Amino acid sequence: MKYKVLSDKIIIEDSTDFDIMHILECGQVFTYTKNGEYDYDVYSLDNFANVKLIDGKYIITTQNPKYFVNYFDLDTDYNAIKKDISKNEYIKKAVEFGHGIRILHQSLLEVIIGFIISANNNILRITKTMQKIREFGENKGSYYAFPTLERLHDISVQDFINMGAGYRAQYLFKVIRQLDNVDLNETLSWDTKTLKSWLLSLMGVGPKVADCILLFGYGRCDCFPVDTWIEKVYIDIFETKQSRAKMSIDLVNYFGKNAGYAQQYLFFYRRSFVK
DNA sequence: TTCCAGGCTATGT
DNA sequence: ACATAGCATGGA
Repeated sequence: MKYKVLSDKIIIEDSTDFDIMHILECGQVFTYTKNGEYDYDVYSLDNFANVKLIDGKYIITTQNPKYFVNYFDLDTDYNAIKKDISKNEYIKKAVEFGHGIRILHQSLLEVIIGFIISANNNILRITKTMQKIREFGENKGSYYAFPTLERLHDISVQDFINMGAGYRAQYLFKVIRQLDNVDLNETLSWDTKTLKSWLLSLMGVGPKVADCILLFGYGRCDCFPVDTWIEKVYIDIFETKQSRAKMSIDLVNYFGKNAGYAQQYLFFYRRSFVK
């Protein structure tokens, strides 16, 4: 995709494969705030960007443009991916509907924390809880950095409850301490199978959350998280219901190495049916 | 009031 | 290896 990088901004002129509403509201990320129509603040670790659509062009304003070129996955060819996953009419409609989706390159720590909170929860409250956790991080002036692992240790179970984490508060408290035993940078090179079994050993991480961490935190695009919405998609396509484990395997086999991208288009599409 | 939200842990068979 | 109760919380 074509874009320009300046010292304090990125400019995207062709926005057919970039729609900030699609990108942020398709359920992959919980660390943003909406200021208005096509005007969002985005947070990632200690970085911040404002994304605004002006006269058909996206202006991404940030102190660290290089970071957000990678974050927004601007160098990946989504046209090729869309062709690859277009296996039937259903997914074609989903791709058309969410044409501006891109899978973000998020920070692993935020993905792990965010998706533990996501279990049996709704996106609005997940986002609110993540915002409150962020306020424990370093004050960068106009915003807060996400807390480092060290700082996360200062948050009590009661604090997490007060942030609306509910019964997941104790999971967060325990996971933060489990993460002391590994170097997250080292896990980046692990194969997917090894990673998944390690992730499943973390408190509050089951098969679905593990798949989300693999897809959104590690960029393992041959993973297919199955939640309540994807269950509906599976029934729509295959006209039968299976265990979530089998549905995930079937969907990876069906969509192939880019199944994770298909998952995002399908999730965003199916969720739009209601409301 | 009941159901549901990007499910998981614990505890049974 | 699979089935199910219980779980915090707020909006529909």
